[in-house]
Amino acid sequence: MSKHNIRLKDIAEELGISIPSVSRALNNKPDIGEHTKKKVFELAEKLHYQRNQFAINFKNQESFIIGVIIPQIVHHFFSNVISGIINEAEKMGYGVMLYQSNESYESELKGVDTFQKSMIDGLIISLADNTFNVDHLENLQEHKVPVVMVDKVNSSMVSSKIICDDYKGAYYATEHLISLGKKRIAHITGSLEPHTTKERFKGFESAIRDYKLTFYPNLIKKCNLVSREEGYITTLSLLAENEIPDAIFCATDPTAIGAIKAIKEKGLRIPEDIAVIGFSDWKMSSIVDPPLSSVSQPDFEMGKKAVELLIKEIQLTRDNKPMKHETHVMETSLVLRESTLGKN
Amino acid sequence: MSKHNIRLKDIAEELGISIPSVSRALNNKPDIGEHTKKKVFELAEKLHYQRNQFAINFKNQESFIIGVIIPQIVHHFFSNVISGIINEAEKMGYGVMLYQSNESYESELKGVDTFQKSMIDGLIISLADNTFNVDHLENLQEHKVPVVMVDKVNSSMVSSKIICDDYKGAYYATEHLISLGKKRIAHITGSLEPHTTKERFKGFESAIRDYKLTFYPNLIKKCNLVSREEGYITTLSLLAENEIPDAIFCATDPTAIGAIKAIKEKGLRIPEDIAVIGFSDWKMSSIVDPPLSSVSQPDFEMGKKAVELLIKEIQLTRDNKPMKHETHVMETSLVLRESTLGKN
DNA sequence: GTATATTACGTAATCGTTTACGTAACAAAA
DNA sequence: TTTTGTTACGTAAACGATTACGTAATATAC
Repeated sequence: MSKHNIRLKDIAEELGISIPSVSRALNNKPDIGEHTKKKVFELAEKLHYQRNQFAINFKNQESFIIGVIIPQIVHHFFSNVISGIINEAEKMGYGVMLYQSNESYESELKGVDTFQKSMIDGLIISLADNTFNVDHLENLQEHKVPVVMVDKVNSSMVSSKIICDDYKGAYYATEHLISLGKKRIAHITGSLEPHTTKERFKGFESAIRDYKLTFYPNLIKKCNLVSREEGYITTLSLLAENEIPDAIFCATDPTAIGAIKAIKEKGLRIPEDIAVIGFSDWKMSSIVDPPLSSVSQPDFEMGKKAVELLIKEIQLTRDNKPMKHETHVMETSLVLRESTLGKN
Repeated sequence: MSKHNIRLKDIAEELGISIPSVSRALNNKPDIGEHTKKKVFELAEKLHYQRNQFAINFKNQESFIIGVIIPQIVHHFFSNVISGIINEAEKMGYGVMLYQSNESYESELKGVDTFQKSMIDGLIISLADNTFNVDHLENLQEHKVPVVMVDKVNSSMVSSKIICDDYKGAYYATEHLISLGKKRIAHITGSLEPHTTKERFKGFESAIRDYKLTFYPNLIKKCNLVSREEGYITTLSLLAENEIPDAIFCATDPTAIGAIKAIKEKGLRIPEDIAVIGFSDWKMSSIVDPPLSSVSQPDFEMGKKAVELLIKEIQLTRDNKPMKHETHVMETSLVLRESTLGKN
């Protein structure tokens, strides 16, 4: 058992050559003789030499680590985004550090702080619902750590962004309900602050207007957590009105699943009496009864694209070149199931 | 815009003192005068001095980063484990790097490699199904990187382990079915290699034996992926036999959900004709129809405990003290719903 | 044969911080 | 007065690798 890890020095001494020569050999630099190089490689192999990455990171002031902050890990959409991020980062030689904000701004600050200690080369973040101030992120940028925002972005911040076309997704979902002959379409929206639910609301509104349907303000309900429970309660309140809707477009799948529960309890048929469509195509959506139609987001791809943009910015930063920010809008797609189509 | 980040040197020069004095002041070391210390703190504040963690990590040869390798992120159990890991690690001042093996041994190797480059201080791993060789992990240990295994562990490896009592959980689940008066209980098991499904099978067997029920070998079915699809197909085959079971204990929730689908399709009643119980209490289990009874695992707690043990080992390693490995067995609990209890 | 280029090294500096060690200045104890 | 101790610093070395620079030895050109 050797007392310390093998260093270049150990190899150099054993071969009677200088440390830089060993370095040059192992790094396949030009200024080194073939004979020496061979001997170095052999000895390095024999001694199980492993580079000390601490020293290299220190020298280059880079870690090859990407930080990722998302609101929750236990979440179908985000866990898929992370999955995409990790796979792509690995291909590019980067490791991924993860942090969840639990939808709390304070927690997000802590995450940034933790990451700064770990010297991340760049950050991918999906904002907490109550994050309005982005000083912590701009501070990172000033310290030459590029930031890419995914899905829940801040429109005023200058950075690359990956979003998906929530507007169009919502438009198509609503259009689909209209195509089924539905006239009184309700919408359960979210807190409207993360850009996402606001866009979904806008898309809904546009479709209603474009198809010359009546817009019923009392059929628009707002939830804060867009959870299953809220969806359930909100739908019950919708069904208690004088004139109930004949379709509901929910801003998230959990809300829609809550809505289904409420509708079934009231003895109404889905989709004959009320059709239901959600957003994000959670895994569980295919197994509820009836299976839920939804708007599918390219979660995995979004993660992948975020890494691409981030690494591009990391490289620009390293080379001291001017920064270019891009905003990528990814397309959604409709996944139609029985909650709108019925049983054939 | 300053050309470089502020260093101790900058502060030292501006105050006309030596670099070590600045270091001593900022680290609240004893050998430093109060007056000097005050001046240093003031200037550091004014210049927005930030420690260069690369240099510190390099000096101390530690990163305060924990590596985590799990088979899949998009998985209810594992994402909760990760969640527990991240929360606890943050409290202890550690960051978390994540990697998913996608249940592939080769991928696991890559993950370990990536992590070694990032100089993790310790590793928490849940093995891929086809990982039989643990040389890569023992190699880490030899390089003084402690390894803690969670849930899917290798019994021959010498390390701390966090598992949950799959045996007892399965025993209780089976006992519950028996208490409902079920006599012909089927079991859908997994690949039997990760210890987990094997233990579940053993627990099932013991309960059957203890309660003097007949053990029907043809009611034991094996799935490799323990997925919804497999659960569905396997159950169909069970229902095609001469004598069908009156209850099914599935090694995972997805399998159980597939089973429910098959049973419903055959026009049989749950739980009157066939009761169904799963394992792990996935979030989706509460929303299927009928809601699925399951064995709940303390996922979040397991992650938390893993971090505790790991950091203990990291500290022992740092102090060159002898290593102590612990195995923690966490208790499961039954979550009973309509798939076994019926509608009251 | 002299000038120039090329090859294959070694020396020294560097990255930012911490720590072991030495010491001047002063105070307290003998 | 001399000795011993304490305080508050400075100097130098160290962590491991890379890189700018210099140069001796050899090869090539004229």
